[in-house]
Order: sequence, then structure tokens, then C-alpha cells
Amino acid sequence: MASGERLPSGAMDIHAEAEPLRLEGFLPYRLNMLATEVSQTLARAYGRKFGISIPEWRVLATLGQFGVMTARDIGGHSRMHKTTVSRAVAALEKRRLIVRRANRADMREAFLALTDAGTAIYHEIVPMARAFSDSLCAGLSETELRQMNTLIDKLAERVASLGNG
Amino acid sequence: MASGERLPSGAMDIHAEAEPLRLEGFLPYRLNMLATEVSQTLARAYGRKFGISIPEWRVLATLGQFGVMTARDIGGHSRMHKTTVSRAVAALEKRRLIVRRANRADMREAFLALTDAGTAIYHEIVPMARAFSDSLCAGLSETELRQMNTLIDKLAERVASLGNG
DNA sequence: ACTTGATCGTTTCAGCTGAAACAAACTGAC
DNA sequence: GTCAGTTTGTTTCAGCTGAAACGATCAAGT
Repeated sequence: MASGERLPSGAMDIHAEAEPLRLEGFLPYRLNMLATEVSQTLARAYGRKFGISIPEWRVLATLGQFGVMTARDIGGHSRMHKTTVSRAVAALEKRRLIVRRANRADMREAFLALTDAGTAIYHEIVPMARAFSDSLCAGLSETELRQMNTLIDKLAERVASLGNG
Repeated sequence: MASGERLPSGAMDIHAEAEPLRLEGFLPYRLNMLATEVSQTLARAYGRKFGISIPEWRVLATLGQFGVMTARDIGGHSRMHKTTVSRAVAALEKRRLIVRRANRADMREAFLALTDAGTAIYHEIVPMARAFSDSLCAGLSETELRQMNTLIDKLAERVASLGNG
């Protein structure tokens, strides 16, 4: 554009060429960076110590919390793909950390539960995970922690409606 | 344990067997769920429309923001693995959305920049991404948005120190 | 009982990811 | 100039992921 032209300030720029997006200030990007870093840091900790992958930890954690469940229920609660659950369950069963019992009332599914060895590992990982989370939140006040949880809830609700609706 | 035994309430349980971890109230898990959902919802939007993957979008976004950069700079800024950058750059170059110009002062690296076609797609995706983000944040007040950003900053700083230190 | 359609879980397959190995190019010490 | 060590970027390879196909089972209707 000729330098002598006079325009209502910024009027043209807005329509001809949008402002570039500052990635480092973009909420979806920031959220993803943070979550990835948090997830991987924790996963490295229990991965090194117990040879457990993220999906395997989630299966352990779900069974540790709820006791007996089917693979379907585990996937539903921890939002894992059924193939991911299937493979994590197979790996954990092979290592005898969980057992599979038939459901006579419905032979398609099976009841899964922690073995003693699985329970033992679960009770080693849980304090480690809690310590990590506590240490992560150590810089936050009680109020900020409540805020964070409220905000996550609001955003989760919001994104769910955006995805479906 | 024999049912008749009398114990100080809960004294043994606390040490013998930790409380099960409620996954749905566990911050690392909650953060990861939210970020995954947000990321994938946005990625589906521009993926369907332009056939662009997440790493490709990040390369486009970084070049759109900064103009000319090397692959190394892109990786550094967007925290992508160098192999991921390499492949995204190759794909975008093949589709003529970016160009590679030699750096005569250092022939190992190359200057990357958006082509006109790349700039055009960038300027189509940016408003879409902004609209998504705005819609995501629509349920949040101005104050809550500031809080969210502050909290993400604090947690990011915290997790970085936990990972390294 | 038979058929249809749905559901649970596994397997197959294609694509993505990152660690490691690698080639090419640069830097600094000698 | 040459050598050793570093840096940039690509390729290879092994592992993970999810869509699709599949087998097995169940439920409902006829």
C-alpha cells in the first residue's frame, strides 16, 4: 500500500489479512503443552520403576479404584480406546498383575481384577503419583487449586458440546 | 482380621493400605483428558477441511507467526521433536505450502517460509482456530480466563523444575 | 429354532512417534 | 590444513495408536 494513503486506523488490515496467531498465547496449544509435559513426567517416573505404560497404569488405576470391572467399563471410565484397553489388559494378564474371570451370564465379556501382585504394584504407584501431583500443586494455593478444577470442569463441558453439537 | 478386635479408628488402614486413587479427581489425569479432547476436536476441524496434521499445522502456525525460520527454530519454539518437524516440513514442501531456501552461511540448515498458497491456508485456519478457542472460552469470564493462564504458567514452571531438578 | 442386528473383545493393517544411527556441514584447537 | 567433536537434518527401526474387519456371543422378533 502507498505510504501516503490515509485510512481509518487498522480498518483494512483487519479484513485483508488477519493478525498472525501467537501460538504461545493460544489456549488449546498451551493446554496441550502443559498436559503432555505433566503426563510424560509422571509416566517416566513409574515407567522407569515398574515397566508400566500409560494405558497399563490407567487399567491398574481403574481396577484399583473400582475393584472388578469389564474391559468395556475400564475403557468407558478412563476414556481409552477398546483396542488400547485390550492390549494393556493382555500385557498385565501376562505379567500376572490382573486376572480374568469368565462371566457366565455373558460370555462375550470377562471380569477383570487385580491380583495380589497387581494390588502391590498399585499401592506402590499410588503414593508416587500422589507425591507427584502434590509437588506439582505445591506452588498453588488452596483457592487456586479449586479454581483450576472449576476451570477444567467448565472447559471440559464446553469442548464436549463443541465436539458433538 | 478378627471382627471383635478394637482399633483406634482407621489407624491401621492408613498405613497398611493407602486410599485408592480417584482417577477422575487426579489433576494430571484431568489435565490430560481435557487437553486431548480440545486438541483432537480442533485437529478434526482443520484436518477434515485442509488435510493438515497437527505437526503440519504447528509448522504453518510457527512460520505464519515468525516468517522465516529454520527447522531447528520451529522445533525449539513449538516443542516438537526434530524428526516430527522434518517430516511435517517434507510433507508441506511437497504440497508447495512452504519453501526451503539454502543458507549460504551454514549449509546444514535451510530457511523455511510459507508460500502464497501456504499463507492462504494459514489465513484460513487462523480464524477457524480463533473461533474454536473463543467458543471454548465463551463460558469463562474475563477474570477466569486470566486465572486459567496464570495457573497454566505456574504449573508449567513447576513441572519443568520437577522434570529436570 | 431361526434370523437379524447389536455388543464385547481381538486382530489386522496403515499411519504416527521418537530413539538411535547416520550423512553432511560447521567450529575450534592444533 | 587437519583432526576431533558438535550441530542440523534425514532415515531407519521398533513400538504405539486407532479405524476397520472379524469371531463370538447375546437379545429381540418371528
